[in-house]
Amino acid sequence: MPAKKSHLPRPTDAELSILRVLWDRGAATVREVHDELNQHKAQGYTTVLKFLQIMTEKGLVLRDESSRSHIYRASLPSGSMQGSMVTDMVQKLFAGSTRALVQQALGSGQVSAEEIAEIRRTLDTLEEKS
Amino acid sequence: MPAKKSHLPRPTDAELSILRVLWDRGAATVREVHDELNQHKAQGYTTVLKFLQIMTEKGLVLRDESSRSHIYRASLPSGSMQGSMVTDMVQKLFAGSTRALVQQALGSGQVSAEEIAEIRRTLDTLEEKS
DNA sequence: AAAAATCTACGAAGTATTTCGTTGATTAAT
DNA sequence: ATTAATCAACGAAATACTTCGTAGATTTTT
Repeated sequence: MPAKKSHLPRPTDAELSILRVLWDRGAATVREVHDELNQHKAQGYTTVLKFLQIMTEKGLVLRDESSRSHIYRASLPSGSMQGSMVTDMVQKLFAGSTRALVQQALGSGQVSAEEIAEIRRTLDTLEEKS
Repeated sequence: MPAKKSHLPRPTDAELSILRVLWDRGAATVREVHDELNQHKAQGYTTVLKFLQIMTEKGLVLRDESSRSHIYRASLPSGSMQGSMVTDMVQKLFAGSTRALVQQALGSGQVSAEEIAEIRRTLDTLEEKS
């Protein structure tokens, strides 16, 4: 059955670790994803395969079956997924306030002086747009 | 058995909706949480009760059993939970870059001119600290 | 050509999540 | 003093998540 495209579910942590590999490489076989993940955490080959099959059903990844080793890629670019997950967190944890999330992030993470400057430039651009 | 305090699990979405009520009110009975949640979404009384019991076991909430209607409150203030969940997302979705999350949030959410000014002041403070 | 390796599909097990009904006890209303 | 309402505890069902083993087909190596 074809995957539903209307509304992608939020990926679980395990699914996210697979998506990270796909975003990194653009596309990959089960073997490649498995090898990459196993550099950090032991995980069976068929476990990764099963995840990719489920993620295909959910619409989180797309599968090219033209060769024997199927080739997978993320159905959304990383930026889109980041956007929807950040928006989700803003709604559920920050009562809809993007500002509250931003300030929480700035207060609890490491941000270099250089990065602060970058953020300022982003704010400049944002203000010009209004 | 007493709740383990060492490492709180990340709350699920359903648990988060209950925590929001507790953070809002400071403390509440099952009845109060239930009534509040049902303004937006139908949910049985015992469903909420069960969640609160599970959340007590997980250490996400604390229970005062001194009166017949037990009184619950969040074990962490909202800011602490926001901090740990934001940090978690930064690690899992932004490769550890707080800056990347902040810029993604600024780009995909609504931020008023007034809020932009507030964020700038936060950046000022952050710079002074180094 | 036989053996070994690789691959997908399938099933299943164990755990976690979400939901609610029933039970038995306590308190409030009639 | 019955009856009704309220409460916590328990159990259970339905779904989702995570993991991996086995089977059968195909490809590669010997």
